[in-house]
Amino acid sequence: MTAQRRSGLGTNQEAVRRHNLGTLLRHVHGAGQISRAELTSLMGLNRSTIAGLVGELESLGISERATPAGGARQGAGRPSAGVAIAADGPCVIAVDLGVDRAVVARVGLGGRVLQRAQAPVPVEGEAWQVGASVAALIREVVEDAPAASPLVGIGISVPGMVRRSDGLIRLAPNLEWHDVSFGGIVLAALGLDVPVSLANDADLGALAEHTRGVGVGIDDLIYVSGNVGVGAGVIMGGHRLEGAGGYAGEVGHLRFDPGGRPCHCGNRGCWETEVGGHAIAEAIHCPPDKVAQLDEVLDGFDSPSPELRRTGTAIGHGLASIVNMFNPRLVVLGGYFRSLHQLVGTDIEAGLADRALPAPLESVRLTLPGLGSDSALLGAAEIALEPLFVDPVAALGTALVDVRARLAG
Amino acid sequence: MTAQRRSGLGTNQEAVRRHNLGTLLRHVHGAGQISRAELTSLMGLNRSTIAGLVGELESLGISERATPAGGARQGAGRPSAGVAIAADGPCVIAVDLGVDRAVVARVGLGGRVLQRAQAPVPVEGEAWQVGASVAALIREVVEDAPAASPLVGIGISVPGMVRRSDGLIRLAPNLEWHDVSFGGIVLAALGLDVPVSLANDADLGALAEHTRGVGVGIDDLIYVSGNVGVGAGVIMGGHRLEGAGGYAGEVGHLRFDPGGRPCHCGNRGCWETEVGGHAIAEAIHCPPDKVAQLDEVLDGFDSPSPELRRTGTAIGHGLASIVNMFNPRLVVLGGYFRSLHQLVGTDIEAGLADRALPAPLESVRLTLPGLGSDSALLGAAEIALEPLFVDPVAALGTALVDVRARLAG
DNA sequence: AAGAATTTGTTGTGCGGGTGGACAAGTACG
DNA sequence: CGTACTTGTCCACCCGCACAACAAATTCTT
Repeated sequence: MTAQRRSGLGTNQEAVRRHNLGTLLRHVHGAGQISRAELTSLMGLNRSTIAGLVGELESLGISERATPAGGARQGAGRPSAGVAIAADGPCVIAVDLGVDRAVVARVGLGGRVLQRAQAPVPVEGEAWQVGASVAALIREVVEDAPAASPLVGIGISVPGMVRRSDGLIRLAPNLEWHDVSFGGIVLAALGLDVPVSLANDADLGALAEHTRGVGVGIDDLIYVSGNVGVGAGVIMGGHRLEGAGGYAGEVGHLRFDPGGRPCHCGNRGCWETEVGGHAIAEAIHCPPDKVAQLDEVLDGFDSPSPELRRTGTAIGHGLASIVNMFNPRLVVLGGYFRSLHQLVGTDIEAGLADRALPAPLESVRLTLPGLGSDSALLGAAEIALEPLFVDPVAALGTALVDVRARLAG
Repeated sequence: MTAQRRSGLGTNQEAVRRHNLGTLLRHVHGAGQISRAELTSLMGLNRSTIAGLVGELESLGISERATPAGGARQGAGRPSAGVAIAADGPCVIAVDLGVDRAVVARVGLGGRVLQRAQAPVPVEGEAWQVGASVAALIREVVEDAPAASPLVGIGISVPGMVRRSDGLIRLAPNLEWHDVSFGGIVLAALGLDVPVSLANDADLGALAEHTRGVGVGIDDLIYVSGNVGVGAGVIMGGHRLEGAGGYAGEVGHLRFDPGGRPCHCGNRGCWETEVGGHAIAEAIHCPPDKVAQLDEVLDGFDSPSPELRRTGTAIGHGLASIVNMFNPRLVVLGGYFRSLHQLVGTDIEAGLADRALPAPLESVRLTLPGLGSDSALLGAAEIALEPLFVDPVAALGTALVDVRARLAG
């Protein structure tokens, strides 16, 4: 489902062209708009080569020539023509499946959200019910799409463990799903056949923050998502850390206190039992049925209770283990941790500083997501767009044209 | 010091040649000897291209033509000429710096140990003293090297945290070193100037086991090194996990029991306090001054005590956190854990199975190192050889010829 | 305000490197 | 001993990037 890193293969000239075209598109995607001159220096290729690549991208209908950015011009010389994303260029569908609601968006290159819709998801809903309501949202979002704009794929963010080989949802504890092939369900409900990619929400949060959030240019970062469950997405050396099956980053079940409370995983004292949604709800005396809207409740607070401060310290202590293990440059606090950071940020920082080793500690920084609560959604768009950067021509070949008409039938 | 992964750069044809030549050499290195036909199918390039690359490698003096492997021949057809490593081809110096002894070897491509020497290291020795004795071992090991064989570099395995940007030893607790530039010390003692790479011993263990040990072909593995301190080397997606500063994998200071014993890092109940060398020594009533030779003591046991079995369980419990975090396909037990696995392997496995999540657990396997106690040494050779696989021509350009004569002066 | 300086787009040519076909070489099988 | 099969070698070829020269567009200078 995701792009494989090549191993041991040789490079022929066809692969060179593919790689250069994809890399150029990745730069356009990352910057939104970029000049040919910048591309030349970024990619280390000749002006004429860039011109050729840009021309091919235009003839594919992906980009279009833009007037030079009139803004900050520096120095003399002919202004460089910009490469902009075509208005009816390729797009993807991004789905952020939450415990209580689903958000669906049509997203173009550059991470632009073109349309957006959301709906509550039935609590304890069967997978096919959720699939149907997601499909309805997708139809809604595709409504106004230009016919020329090809749909490259669908990306889905899942609050659970996703097998990377085939995108099967192995376990989504808070949806109570086991071994659900949600990609297939959605495709069946749509009556379409396009590439579908699924991944864990924290993994996608990390990816999005790395591509266009606070983590741009930072190659070693961790996105910690504090929701009903606690998970992490890890980017190391600029690449997603997936693990053998795709389950890497399950930090919620780090051993935290062997004498602690029982965890739904069967052990005692997992980190999640101390800092997960239910623990936080308890700390602020919030009724258990409102755990899914915990962030709203938390945002209503203006000063933290001692219990909440203890939770903050526990978050910091857990982060210390994570920082020691991964040595990231950046830790992004997503989910409820976003609200908690406003309240007990100093306790989190103190807990981390107290327990992390000096060397990894000195280079790490804690921040809030740059994309707010859209991290996972935009990450879903990223994995769906990924084939375009690996091989633009091939990805457009498998893309679907005139999706709206196809979905109407 | 290590090869950077390229990011966002374009590929020109010069880079293609570099990459293909390096990749071909990597295959030769991995297999020791390999036929041109195998290279053709492995690299997906044309016969003629492979022939050209092999020819270049031969003219560089790296490889030489070998008669077809007379062994298992299958099917008809002309036997494919082999590509073998040249007798006086490039080599590196590998250094495995331990707490109580240093092992030095001259290693050629294919991981062949050509010469080898070792000596005890003074306890609480100053860095310059250790550097001098390592330099003496290097001179010894280079003694019989053929004059034509160029020295590509020196790789050093360090029992501590090494900053990846410059190879500075930030902290080697059991050598009591802080911020030691050991690479510079050794070079100064030798009076040479060659590329030196340093890395953590567990990281190098992982690398070596991945390249030529039990982890060949397994792209997600962890080498856990139980020595006086406990550390891990992580390979994910076929690449070393380094982290921002190079300190990734410090699993010894995972929070294990908040009510546990104080750790030298300043916290309580780190995993290392339960399963580190000192804890094991205590469990088997071994005098503290023999901790460095703990493996010999352990190998003398034939049945485990209840204390030791509890240690085994604690190892398993800690591994569970690691498995949950990284989702490796393989966990290699190095250092004292190697001996312990013989004694309390079932307890380790049980502890792991008890605490790990089902999904990551089902695909993971525990094993002993395939390279015995040479993992770190061969890993040191690997990082020193690495430049050859990135750009053989450039690496040979900076290599040192006739080292023996230069060291004699 | 006009020319110089600077940077970029465009075009044509050249070169490096992988491809593919033809043929020779070497082995297994009948 | 001849056939089938695979591989090595040589050749012409194609593709893609680099380079140089020129035109275009803007800023800086006088």
